[in-house]
Amino acid sequence: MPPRAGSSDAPRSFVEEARRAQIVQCTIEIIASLGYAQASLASIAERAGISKGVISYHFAGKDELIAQVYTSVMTKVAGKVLATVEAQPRAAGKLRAYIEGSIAFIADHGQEAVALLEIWNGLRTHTGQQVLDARTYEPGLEFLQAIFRQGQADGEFRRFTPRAMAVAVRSVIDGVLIQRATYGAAVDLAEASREAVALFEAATRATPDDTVRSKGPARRKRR
Amino acid sequence: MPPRAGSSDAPRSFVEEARRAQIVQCTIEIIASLGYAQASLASIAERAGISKGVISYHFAGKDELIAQVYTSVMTKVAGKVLATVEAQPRAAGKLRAYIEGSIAFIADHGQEAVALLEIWNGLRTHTGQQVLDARTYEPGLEFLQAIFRQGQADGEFRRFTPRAMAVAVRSVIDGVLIQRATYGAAVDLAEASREAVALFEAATRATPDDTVRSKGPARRKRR
Amino acid sequence: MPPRAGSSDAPRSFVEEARRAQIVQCTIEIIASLGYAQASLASIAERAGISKGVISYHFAGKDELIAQVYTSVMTKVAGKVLATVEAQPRAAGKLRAYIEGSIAFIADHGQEAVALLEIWNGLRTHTGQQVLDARTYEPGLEFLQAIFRQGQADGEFRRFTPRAMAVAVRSVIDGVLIQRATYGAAVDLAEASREAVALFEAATRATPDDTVRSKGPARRKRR
Amino acid sequence: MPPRAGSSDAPRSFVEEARRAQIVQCTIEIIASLGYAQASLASIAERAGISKGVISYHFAGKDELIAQVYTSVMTKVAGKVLATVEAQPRAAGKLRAYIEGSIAFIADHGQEAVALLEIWNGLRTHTGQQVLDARTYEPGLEFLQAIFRQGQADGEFRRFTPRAMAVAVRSVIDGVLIQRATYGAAVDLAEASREAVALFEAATRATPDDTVRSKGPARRKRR
DNA sequence: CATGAATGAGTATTCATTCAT
DNA sequence: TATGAATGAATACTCATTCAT
Repeated sequence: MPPRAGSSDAPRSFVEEARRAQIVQCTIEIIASLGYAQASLASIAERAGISKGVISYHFAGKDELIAQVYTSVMTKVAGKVLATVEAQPRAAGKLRAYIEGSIAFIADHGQEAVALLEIWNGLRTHTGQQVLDARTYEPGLEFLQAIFRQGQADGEFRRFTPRAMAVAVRSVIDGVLIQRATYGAAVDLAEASREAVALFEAATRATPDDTVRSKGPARRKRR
Repeated sequence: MPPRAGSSDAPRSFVEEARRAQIVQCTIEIIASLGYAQASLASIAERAGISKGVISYHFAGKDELIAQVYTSVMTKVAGKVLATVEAQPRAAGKLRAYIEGSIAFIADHGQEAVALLEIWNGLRTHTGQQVLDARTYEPGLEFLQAIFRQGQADGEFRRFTPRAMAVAVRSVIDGVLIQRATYGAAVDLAEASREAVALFEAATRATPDDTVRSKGPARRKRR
Repeated sequence: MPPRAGSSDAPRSFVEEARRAQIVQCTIEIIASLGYAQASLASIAERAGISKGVISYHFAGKDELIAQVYTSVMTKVAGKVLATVEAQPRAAGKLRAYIEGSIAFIADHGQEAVALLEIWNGLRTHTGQQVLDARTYEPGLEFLQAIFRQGQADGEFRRFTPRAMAVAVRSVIDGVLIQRATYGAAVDLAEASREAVALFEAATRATPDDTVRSKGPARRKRR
Repeated sequence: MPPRAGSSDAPRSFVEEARRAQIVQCTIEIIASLGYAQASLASIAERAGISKGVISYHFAGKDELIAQVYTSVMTKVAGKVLATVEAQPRAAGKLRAYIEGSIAFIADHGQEAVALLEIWNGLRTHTGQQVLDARTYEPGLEFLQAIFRQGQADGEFRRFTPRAMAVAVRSVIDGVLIQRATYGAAVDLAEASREAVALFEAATRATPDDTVRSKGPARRKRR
């Protein structure tokens, strides 16, 4: 009787897919405006103009709904960011594109971004969480680490631990998002983007020492 | 009769102070292990091996308890960090001391640090919160901004927006904390500390241009 | 989603209306038998054979439930009493109809009457009550005062303060109700009604002095 | 160990009696100002400047405390009223003295009077109440009934059911008290007293018929 | 597919009472 | 005697979930 108990093989009908999308969208709005803790199924249903039962009908439970929201937003942000990053040939360009793209996403899709952060914070220590847990963060970090390893191999970047820098980049972007969530439009995201880019360019740029070590003589660089 | 109805001037007895401290400690442990949302009075009482009523007896309500936890940890972290920061004469030294001190606190008092972060995240969207709200973050940021303004005035730091850099520093430290909370002892905090220090030294260090601009005739800009 | 969040315009379904009526009825019974203070949602739910949540589902809160009980009973008693009162052309007849009607209501709907009194008593000192407060008594008093003013203008009634007499009438009726609530069927309400009517007829009847003052010569009245 | 478990034979010491009196007085004040339902042991102890335990030490429980308050106030009111009533030789005078004395008590000892009313209302349907119940009202009614029987025997009063009239007198006095409790000093108690006296004089006064019936030939009844 | 209704475990808080000191 | 501390049951209310229609 429950139509979608997680792992069904039958494809979803068009209407069903539409309902799910609508519910996911309303969930994003509710989470962004009220916070994760206040996002009850009742408030989501009310905003969607449907009854609570509908949500239970289309999702196995609140956990699946939240996971779906998470996946949905992550897919969207990946679509926005990854392409422009990959378009850059060099690591420094990729890093810049990643930061600018991420903050642009915050600017253009504030609700989705805030919802993502709320979910991640709200679920981090949720005991016995199976659908979503802290490790969900990993793919994003791995993507950044790859950029850093490339840049270090190419001599563009100085010596640093790729993972530590990856964590730092993500943290700074999340910090910008928190500022935006807290203070709203008063936060100048264009400035935040420029500053973050400058910060990490300075932080990653190869020094003469790095150049020497990695390439050979290389005298008189940037004299 | 609840002994502390908000504004009493009578000093607390030794026993009462001990109970309060015990409850605060258990609250920290519960928040650190289960998360802010799951930290119910019932779970705290259970961990403390007391009845729920005891908490209500010693604290005016959950709000006061949480505020007490927050104040308690903040006082502790300030005691650890501020002194060493102020001992540094120059801005660069202060920044290094701030980062090292903060990560050292994470290493030495992981639970307290995680609890602090959880409270802050949990309260961010908690509507109608009076004891504690998002602006509580501000003093910490202001402290960092003062360091950056000093460093820029002295020509130690390059040109950047002090607030943006302050948010970045705090975010990176919080990021290290989240890594620690997620992966436990597997995270090498000593390395994280070194990397963060190096990151922000590189990110803030004055370039020749800055030096020129702030000190000398400023000929031949970025030739 | 609670179906009635205070101000909805949608009409209530038949089933919902029935449930609400059932809960209101059980609340009346509980209040009448145990008293206002003991009328907890738990006891009401138990008597109704439902879970506590059902009450919360159909009513915004205990306040709304109590207000509904109050309104419901007040409407009923007004329907029984007011029509017969208005049917009387003269003030003396109205007063008699009011007293007889009120005590007849006690006889026929003892539980409702007791519940009304309990609510009124229970709410009198209930601080910060918004849905219902002590002034709710006023309309009933005003209604009686109007009768007395009419009777005095027509010379049917002697000189007295209308408000004081109104308070007295209500008090005596409430006193009869309390006797009934305390001693049950042992109280002869028919006798109580006759006695109350006789009491207030004697207490309000115009004396020769009043007649003289209000009309002029008026000799030989009821000689 | 509990010093006064209701039925101890040892006399109370002076200090103990003083403590009890103090607690009783504070209870009266709290009940009068906050209402019976809000009169918790905590609030009473706070007002008395003692700890909750003291109350439990001196009284077997809250029930005994309330009963003590009741008895205490009843004794006081009886002392004020009964003497002046008994001083009157004729029934009409006694009735007048009773009403005037009772309302004077309300005027002079508003708190005690309100507390009495609150207790009586609050306890009326208190399940399994042993220390105090509705029958406590009886002695007061019996006292009034005796006056009415005397007055009827003497031909001062008309024919009516003594009990009904007794209930009416008590109800009207309680009504005045409720007005006072609700509207405070805005209620003119002197006027209320005059009106109540006039009301019951008119309501009880023997008519010619009564006189005839009880004394003379009784011709021409209500022609 | 959708709904309204119902459930039951969960939340913080209050309070009379007990008891060791 | 008196106190502060602790208890445990009770309070109203919330919410994810289930289910018959």
